[in-house]
Amino acid sequence: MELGLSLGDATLSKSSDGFITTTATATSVTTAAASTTEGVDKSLGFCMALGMNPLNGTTHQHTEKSHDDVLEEDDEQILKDNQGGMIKDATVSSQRIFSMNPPPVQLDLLPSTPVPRHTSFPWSSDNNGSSEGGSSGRGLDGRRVTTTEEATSSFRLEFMSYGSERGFEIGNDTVVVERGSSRVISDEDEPGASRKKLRLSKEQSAYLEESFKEHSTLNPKQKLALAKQLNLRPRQVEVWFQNRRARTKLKQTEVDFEYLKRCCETLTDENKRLRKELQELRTLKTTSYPFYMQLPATTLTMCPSCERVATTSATILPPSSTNLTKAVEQNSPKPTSLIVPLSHAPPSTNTHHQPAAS
DNA sequence: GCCATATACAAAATTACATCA
DNA sequence: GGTGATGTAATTTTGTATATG
Repeated sequence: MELGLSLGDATLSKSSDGFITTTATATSVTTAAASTTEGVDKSLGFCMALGMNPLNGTTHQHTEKSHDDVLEEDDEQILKDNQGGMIKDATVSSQRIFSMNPPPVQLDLLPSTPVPRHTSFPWSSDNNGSSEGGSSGRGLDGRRVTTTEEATSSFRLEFMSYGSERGFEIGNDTVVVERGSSRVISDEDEPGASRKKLRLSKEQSAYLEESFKEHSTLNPKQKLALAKQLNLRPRQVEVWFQNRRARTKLKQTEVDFEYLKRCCETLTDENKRLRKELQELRTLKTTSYPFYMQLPATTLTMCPSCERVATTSATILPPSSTNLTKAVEQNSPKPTSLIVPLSHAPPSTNTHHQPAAS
């Protein structure tokens, strides 16, 4: 059985039994019970769409490109801003009121622990100029969630600690902020450490998650804004989004695999059932009408003009190669034609009857 | 218009580190 | 405290699209 699988953008919803069904634009996946057999009614196969969550936008949203030099300048500017103005930014952003859009997501890949929901991002409603994917009008929709004082405090504390330290790469001096603390490690402190790994704080991760729900990809402006907002380097934001997309795809692949597995199991069961049914029919035929097996099979046809039944004899095929058998063997639930052995059928090839003279 | 080159970006694969049981 | 499994930040490789000369 061949399976064509396409993981394109799709607007998906879950059916009641948990299967993913397509509702719109997905590049459909045709499995192919239907396509393996010529002449088999294709409507009897099944189609499904296995789509990546579009996440409210297109996969490629790069509306602008910026040169490396520009990025470098922006990075430096962000570093300056981070060092100086992050406390204010963080405080303000954490106190924003965010709204939630119902995400068209078939997979909830968000952390299981509740996090403050933010949907107002630097590129979002408050500065809509670069907003993409229809984020306008998202500000107040009645489902807004006010961040808790605890979250606000934690957020502010996090940024205060970040902001009070120079926790970023400046020239060759790379400094790393450890998770949940304001401790700073620099390359000069540990010359042997080529790659220290930063663990993002919960707040940072939550914010990135929310922004990912807005845009699964970032244009340079959004990246810079997010980096500034979270006191991260733009490169870190970029990497996070890359990894996040990879995780989403991996999870989706797992879901797709399970779905296809179930489909395969269903088809296998159906195949078994049909084979058994065929065997029973053969047995019945052999025991009841053994004589028929000696005669050529005949196809019944109805003459449209005279409405008389005509017969077309055919060489009887071995059981394993009859159309019915073929259909069953190829998982087709419907044979293309049925050859019926008729004992009384004359060996005629006449398919049309002249009207009786009288 | 066609071609070569440079640039930017994303996906995929991989590495390496941090955390946890 | 040592260890393997796991999650994930970061890096490398590769392919594609676009701009430019």
